[in-house]
Amino acid sequence: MTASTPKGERRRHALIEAAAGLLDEGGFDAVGHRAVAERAGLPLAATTYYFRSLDELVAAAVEHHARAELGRGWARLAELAVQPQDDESAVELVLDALIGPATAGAEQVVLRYERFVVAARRPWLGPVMRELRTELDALLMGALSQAGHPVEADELERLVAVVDGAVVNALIEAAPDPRAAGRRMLLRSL
Amino acid sequence: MTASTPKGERRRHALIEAAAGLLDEGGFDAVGHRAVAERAGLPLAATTYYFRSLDELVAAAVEHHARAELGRGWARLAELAVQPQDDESAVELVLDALIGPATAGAEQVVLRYERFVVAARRPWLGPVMRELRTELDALLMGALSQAGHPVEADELERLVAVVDGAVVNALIEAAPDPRAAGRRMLLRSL
DNA sequence: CCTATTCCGGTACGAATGTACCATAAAACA
DNA sequence: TGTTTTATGGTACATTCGTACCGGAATAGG
Repeated sequence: MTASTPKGERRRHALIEAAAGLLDEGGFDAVGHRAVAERAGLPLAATTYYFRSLDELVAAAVEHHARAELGRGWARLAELAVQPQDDESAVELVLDALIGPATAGAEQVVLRYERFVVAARRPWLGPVMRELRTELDALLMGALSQAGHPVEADELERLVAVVDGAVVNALIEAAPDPRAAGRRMLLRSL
Repeated sequence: MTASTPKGERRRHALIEAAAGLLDEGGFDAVGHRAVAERAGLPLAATTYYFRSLDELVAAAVEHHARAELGRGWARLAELAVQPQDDESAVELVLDALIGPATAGAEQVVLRYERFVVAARRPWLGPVMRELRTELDALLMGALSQAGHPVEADELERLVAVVDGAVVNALIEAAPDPRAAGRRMLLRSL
């Protein structure tokens, strides 16, 4: 199950990365034993050797995927050390953190909300999801502070809700532009 | 494909109702040919006879399920002809319309958001989803008017976003109470 | 009443899935 | 070096799935 040797740990990690990639590109349904193994360049049996079940692999992939995105969020924040202190910039930073940068694919936006839905039905994803939300909140507070618009926890919760609601509702548009929807609603709520 | 005889129409409708029930109880993944047929008390082949594909059946089920819920919403509104004119009542009416009455199961709440996610990946669900949203908006405006708190379209959009965001974020709680989350955020935003 | 079209339903096929098995290879330890 | 875990990977199994097939029943049109 959990690898002990360095090589084993490398293989295990390769599987998680492959699964995270599939998750990012095709959602939860795209993560299967065979697809993960092929993407990682490993035999099928490796997936069952390092993970008790597919659920365990998926959980690891969710965590890895989210943490990687969090890392990129902090990195972007560090790059923009000198940040314009207006609301428009704050809005963009919040959108970047919540649904990814404007350059990211549409799948990533969908995935954020698929995670909530899936976690609601598979309780064992709850702990990792709550932990990730805590870290995301920290990133958001950092971003807002850096843009000269610091907020309390309550206010942050409200802003997150506004963006998530606007974005999720925008997903069914004929020509979806969830980022624009989130931006518009956020600017109205600041 | 589409039934012509009265009996055929009845069977076709039975399939849609069965599919809608499965959708309500287990989400999109629960809707399969065999499950629908068994629930409707019809042979497996009936599902492929009346529907070109499973996607077509699912789309019909989504529409039926949502319209039934809309109907119940209007009915509840009609029953409460004399409605207390305070904000608390308005909030409860909005919650009833958006995520179903307090007595409804948790699955129905999850389903509302799963529909957005699924529609984002399956474009042919877009038209019906947008149509249903228009009707839901009408119900919401009616409810708010009846509670003595009429709103413009823009304001309604904001309120819907606030509730949806709060609810979807509440889905990952250890002891989820999405209705309470929506209520709290909505009261703060009125 | 006869024929032609529609309806019906049991069955089967091919693909994909998660997971178990097991013989071999490598490595850890004695 | 010998032995005992651990790692590896090819293969197979049991299910489940969407959908196609096709003989027979029902019904409609003449």
